[in-house]
Amino acid sequence: MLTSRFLKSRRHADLSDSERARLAEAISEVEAVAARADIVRAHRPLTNSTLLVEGFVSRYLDLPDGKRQILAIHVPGDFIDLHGFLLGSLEHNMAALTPARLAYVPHDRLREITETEPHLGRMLWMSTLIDAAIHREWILSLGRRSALGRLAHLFCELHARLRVAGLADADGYDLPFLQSDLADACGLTPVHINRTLAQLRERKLLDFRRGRVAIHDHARLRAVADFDPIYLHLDSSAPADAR
Amino acid sequence: MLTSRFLKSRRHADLSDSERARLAEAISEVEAVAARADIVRAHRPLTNSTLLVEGFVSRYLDLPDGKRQILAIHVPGDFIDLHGFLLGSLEHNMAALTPARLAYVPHDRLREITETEPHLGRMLWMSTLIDAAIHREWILSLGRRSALGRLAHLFCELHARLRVAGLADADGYDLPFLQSDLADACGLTPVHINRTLAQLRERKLLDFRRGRVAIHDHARLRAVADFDPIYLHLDSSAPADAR
DNA sequence: CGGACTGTTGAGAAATTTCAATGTTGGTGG
DNA sequence: CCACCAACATTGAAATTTCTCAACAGTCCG
Repeated sequence: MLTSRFLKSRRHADLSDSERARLAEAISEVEAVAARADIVRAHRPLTNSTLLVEGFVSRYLDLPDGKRQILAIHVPGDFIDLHGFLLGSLEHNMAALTPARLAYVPHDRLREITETEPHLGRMLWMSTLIDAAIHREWILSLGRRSALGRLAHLFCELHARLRVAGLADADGYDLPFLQSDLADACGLTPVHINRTLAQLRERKLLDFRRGRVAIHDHARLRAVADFDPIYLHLDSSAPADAR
Repeated sequence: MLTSRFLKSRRHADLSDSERARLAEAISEVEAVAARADIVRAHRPLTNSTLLVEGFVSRYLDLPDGKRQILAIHVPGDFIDLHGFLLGSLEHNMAALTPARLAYVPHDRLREITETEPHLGRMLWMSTLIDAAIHREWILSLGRRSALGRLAHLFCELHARLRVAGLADADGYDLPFLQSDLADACGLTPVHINRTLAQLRERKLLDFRRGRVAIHDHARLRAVADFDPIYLHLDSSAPADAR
């Protein structure tokens, strides 16, 4: 089912099969988009929200001088623009980082759900709260962690999230990003990301190469990243190395 | 009424008087706390959510090496830990930056509201979505703006938010913070904040002194900050210079 | 095989931090 | 009312991190 990854293995998020089905029924359309395709432009009125079924999607904003900052990275199972449901539009852009498959849920149906299924409605709310918790962890990273810490933290976060989605194993995961994507996520330049990746490699912590993250020393990587996945609100059914 | 500032002048947030009253009735207790007092500690189970009535509150996180990052600053009218309602606890701390007055709403009552008042429930959700939008703007600031831009942006944001709360006029506002608080919010050192404040003063944009922000050139300040308040989702009833 | 991206490396520049000293201010007790 | 103290703010100089610019190497794809 298209919704089977949504809020999977999250603490306090016990979605019943019938609720999952209810959500799946609310999907009006499924679409494949190409890598780098725009999904949502800032400030445009929205009438659908989007569930990410496959691929990676970023939220980003550009500054007048051309600098780009990625605000969030979404993985399969994320309900990526639930924020637009109540806000009516987003104040940032969303684009596919890789080829992706999207499922659309009309806002009307979401409203219906919030009126007739309070628990499911709260779970939708909850998924936006987890997004916010991730935002806060990024604020900490960008504000106070070194380049090495930021990058290591990002790799740890994606590992934990992809593990829950069944898209990573203990050794690593596929991540078909450019170094410049990592730079835009970490608030650094591509050149410096390149040097920092080299450092991770030298220290035998992690190797990022041709779209694949190979984790060599999970424990030390976590230590360098100061990574504690508690903010992802995973529950005890998530793989142990994601927690 | 204690709830009169909640979601005031926000786009798509038409709270009726009776809804405001319903929320006010849900308040179990009002408490005054001293400056620097802890309000919520990370990972402790929560049974109340908190509405900030008066004063400033920060969300923050400390790193093992002692560095602190402020994740968000709350102003009167903000429902500050609604996030804890569904998540059960917060993954960060909250503390008063100044003396503050807090109104507590038990989670039971919030649950009741989401079950019996879908629209009010959505508005609570919405207030957490605006928090998330502010988080994203901070991510952009920390990732891509210079020290001067970050600080200017923070002052602009607080101006707009306090203006809506009726706590700022066109010339400035009271902000009884230390330079080290600004440093923790901007991801910079207190020393550099000090030099950056001097720059804002020299350029005749803004003067921060003894807990008061005096805005000298609103238009140029906004330009330096690259500030566009659209992410705050203010509506047309907000003062024009806040929008 | 030729481009067009993408990744890698080096050297110098810029922004920010660190360390350390010196001013200022506001409050307190005498 | 003054002297003093503690906390906070300011300044300078050197160190560090990250950026910028520029060249060059790899890789993928038609």
